[in-house]
Amino acid sequence: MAEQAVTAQSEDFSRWYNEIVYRADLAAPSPVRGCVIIKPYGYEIWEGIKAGLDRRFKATGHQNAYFPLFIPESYIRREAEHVEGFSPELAVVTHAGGKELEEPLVVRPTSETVIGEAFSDWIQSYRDLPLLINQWANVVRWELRTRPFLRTAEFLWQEGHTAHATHDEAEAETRQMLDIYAEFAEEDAAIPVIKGEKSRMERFAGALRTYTIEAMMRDKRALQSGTSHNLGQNFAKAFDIDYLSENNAQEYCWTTSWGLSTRMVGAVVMTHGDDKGLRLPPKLAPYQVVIVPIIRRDAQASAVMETVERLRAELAAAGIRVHVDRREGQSPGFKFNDWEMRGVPVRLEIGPKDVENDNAVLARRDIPGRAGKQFVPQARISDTVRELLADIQRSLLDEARAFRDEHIVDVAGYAQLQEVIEAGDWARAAWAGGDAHEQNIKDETGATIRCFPFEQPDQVGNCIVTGNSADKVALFAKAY
RNA sequence: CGGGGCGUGGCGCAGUCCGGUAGCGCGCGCGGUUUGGGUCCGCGAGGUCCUCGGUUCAAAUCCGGGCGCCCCGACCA
Repeated sequence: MAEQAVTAQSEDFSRWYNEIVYRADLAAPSPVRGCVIIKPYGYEIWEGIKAGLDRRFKATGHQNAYFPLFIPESYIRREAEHVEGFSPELAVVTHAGGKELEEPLVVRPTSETVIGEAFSDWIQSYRDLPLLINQWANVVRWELRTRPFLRTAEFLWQEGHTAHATHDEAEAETRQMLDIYAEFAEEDAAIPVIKGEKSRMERFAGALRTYTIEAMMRDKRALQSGTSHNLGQNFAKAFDIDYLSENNAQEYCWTTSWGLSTRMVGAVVMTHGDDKGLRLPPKLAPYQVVIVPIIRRDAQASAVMETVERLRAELAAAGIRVHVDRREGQSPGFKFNDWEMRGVPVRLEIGPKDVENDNAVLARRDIPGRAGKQFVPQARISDTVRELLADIQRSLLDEARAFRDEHIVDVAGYAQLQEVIEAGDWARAAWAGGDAHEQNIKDETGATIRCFPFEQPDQVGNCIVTGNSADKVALFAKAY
């Protein structure tokens, strides 16, 4: 048996990641540095993410719209912190139509500015509020070091932009959207996340407060998987987003923005994947079930295929995404390994013996080897599969949560934090330090404050660097 | 931007030191064989050897210029 599997995760995680992204057909290299081609199998995962989020956005009163890819350069400059945060990574169009443009156009790194400009026109009175808009779009940030899905020069995402009459309403919106991200991550992607607030240093350029969901990958590094910003009145003031209140007074709006990107595809890969490849959560898997026919040329091939087709139709009718692997050149063993690498949650084998006995072999991807294999009756196959899929969805989340919780350590002092970070774990520590302290920790350990979790202990204790009494704990980790 | 490396069929590489027929594995096509955990055999298609110039009877190979990419250090969904 020629073992031509991917590099083991345990051996070299980042190599494993790169290999699996290409081998599982999620993406392909692109001619442009820092960009990737998202292939159909990877794109379908993204479509699953889109569907899960879009449904939740609509359910909370948001509408989709689309704003231009190009932003006049002057817009970007209007919000002081925003320019500073984004200028190093902007791609700028200076020529078009064979001529130099009068004003260069920035390829959007995010759309607060153009959308803010539009909002200032759309909003006249308090009756126009709240304004709840989302767009699905591509954005460009000229990053130096890129990795497929995790950080690419161009990526796909959704960015929500809303305007409200009061700070509290904007804050409620910001938190609501973070909750939606967390719910989506756990329920659909089976990724447990920690909700919290970003430190001043990690805050979005131009925001009052930034909230985040942080997830732990299988190499124990943190991945910021979605963010929600309360922009205060910063953009409202820069773009004149104001309204006439009930008292006939001109007031600035309070705005928010929130985004989740194709990085989530990377999160799915790195949260659930194992040495054999991907393990996709059933709710996002392009194929939830793959049927592998076991056919002997000389024997009852047609009987096997008849059974396969009957079961396929039954599963499809039950709303299960099912695919029959009809490839003729490959042996069943090859197909088993191939689909395992590609993370299909359930494999259904049908061979001559199964036709004879009216049963089928079901193998679940999350439990490798014989332990995950069972003989089941063909009768009521869709119920059996549906239950199995639900169980896989649940156990992937449970497994990921147990793994994460095992690797978060409460630390009492800086020395212990260093040890914990050195070991690759996350450290939870009382914090009352400033930017300089935070920067220092980053320089010395490589870890950053991922967030101040919403969930705080009853007793916080003294800050691990200043020794002063602290009112909150922070979560430290090395991050992507 | 600083340090290291690499450009040779679709992918991964050898060949370069020592100039002389462009090769291997995977993949791809065809035929057969096999199929319940990565079958095997045969035949075949596919390459301006990154680029421009120089040396030479002769350059993937030697010399010079350019371009591109990858890896490691400061920013980021």
